[in-house]
Amino acid sequence: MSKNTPKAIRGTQDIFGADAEAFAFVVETFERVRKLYRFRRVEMPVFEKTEVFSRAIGETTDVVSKEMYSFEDRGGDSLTLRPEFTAGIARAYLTNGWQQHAPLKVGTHGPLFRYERPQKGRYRQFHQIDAEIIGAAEPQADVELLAMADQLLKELGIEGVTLHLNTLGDADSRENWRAALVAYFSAVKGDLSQDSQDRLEKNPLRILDSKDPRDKAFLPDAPKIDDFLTDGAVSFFESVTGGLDAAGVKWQRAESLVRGLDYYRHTAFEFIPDEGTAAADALGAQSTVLGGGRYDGLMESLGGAPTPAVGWAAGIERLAMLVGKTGDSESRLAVLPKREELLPLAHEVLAALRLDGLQAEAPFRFQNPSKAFQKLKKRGIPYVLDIDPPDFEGELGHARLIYGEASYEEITELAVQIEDALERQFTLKFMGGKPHNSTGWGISSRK
RNA sequence: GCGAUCGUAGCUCAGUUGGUUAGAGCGCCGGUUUGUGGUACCGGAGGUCGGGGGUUCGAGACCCCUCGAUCGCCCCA
Repeated sequence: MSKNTPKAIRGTQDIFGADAEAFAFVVETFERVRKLYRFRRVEMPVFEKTEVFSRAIGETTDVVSKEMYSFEDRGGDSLTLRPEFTAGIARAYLTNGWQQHAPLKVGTHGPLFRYERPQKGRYRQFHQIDAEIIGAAEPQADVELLAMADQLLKELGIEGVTLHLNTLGDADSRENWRAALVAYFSAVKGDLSQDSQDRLEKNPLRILDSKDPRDKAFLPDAPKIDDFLTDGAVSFFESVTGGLDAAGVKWQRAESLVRGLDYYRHTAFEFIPDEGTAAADALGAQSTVLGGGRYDGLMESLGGAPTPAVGWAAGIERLAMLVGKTGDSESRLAVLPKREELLPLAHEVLAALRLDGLQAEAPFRFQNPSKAFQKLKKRGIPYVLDIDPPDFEGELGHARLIYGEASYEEITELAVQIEDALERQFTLKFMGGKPHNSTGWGISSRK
């Protein structure tokens, strides 16, 4: 690489080959499941006014205070590359009058940007799939959203990942619990880790899932959310868990699971790989693969009417790491000219095959047939249609199907398809007999 | 933002205690061989050692700075 070639920006990825296939597989599967659950597709801007995020997510959160890509545009407005989907969707809901569609179920996917230290499963430009239900206060909405997430993971073939579920209660429950946690941890502040002493100010709930042994000692006796839930919050959570059981979605209670962003209420959840599994290994420290919850308080922070909503987002890269090798996609069939002068005919044949819906490819220039063939085999392309010189005067050429270990049925089916395709463009000779007996065709003239 | 490890051809790596024109395998290109053929052989292109500075008669190898990667912390998807 030349010294003056610009390098990629830190934390960005150029996804190619098998990784790109896995990425596409995640997106395609999400699109399919999304339609199954009748979530409507939305496309959102990649940047918004900075206040959309600072007001919705919370000024004190790490995301807003130190991870946003914010800049001033030429008009002097402060804009920010979206660090998440929900705030932008909430803004769109309010500015476009989408209230008329409530309850509105939407899904989208695309890039997000966060200025963080890159790590396994963590990038500065990363990609998420996202699903939201806006304008539904019913616990059944939470259930449907989670059932969708659960089905998505199953259809992706991801195993060893469990739904960790918690409730943060309604605004009152959450506030009282938070106050109790602050009081509890303040009493032992000096014995906490430095991180947790900071969290005491900014985000006391987060102390609950600290990994520091100094903090862990105090966790078992910390105030539990269950003791602060109002009757309404309790029955809401019971409806959610009951609905999940009825829907066959496996879950486990995670009392210390909280969300980092301020706008969450009631249901909070994460799908996390079980310890010791291949999935946990693949993800390293970035273990949450899909997370979300109910954010009834968000619309008000953007100046809208109180609007209940639930949603989740999942990291496409993280999911892609779990779906295993999907393999790079290769052609099944290649057309190979045996001599340089047959290259044009090979491309005519190729065009005929494609017009008939067959996936195929041919080299752009002539190459030693033996080496060209080797290359195709190495790439795992199973079928080659050789274009040979004509057997008789006046013919254009001769096409022969070369195959490896394929089954009789497979060869026959492909041979018939090729024959059909060629017959539309060319007059063929030696067509008699069954395909498996005569996998070659004399190409006598164009039609 | 903090810590640890690492950075040599397209890829995976080797380069003795610093010493002549920086190596291998794979890949790539050309040729021969073979001619339902992933074979074998011959030849070739391609690195100045992430970048900058320093120590030295002399540095890919030592020191400093910087950029990047990886893995943790933090945060989160």
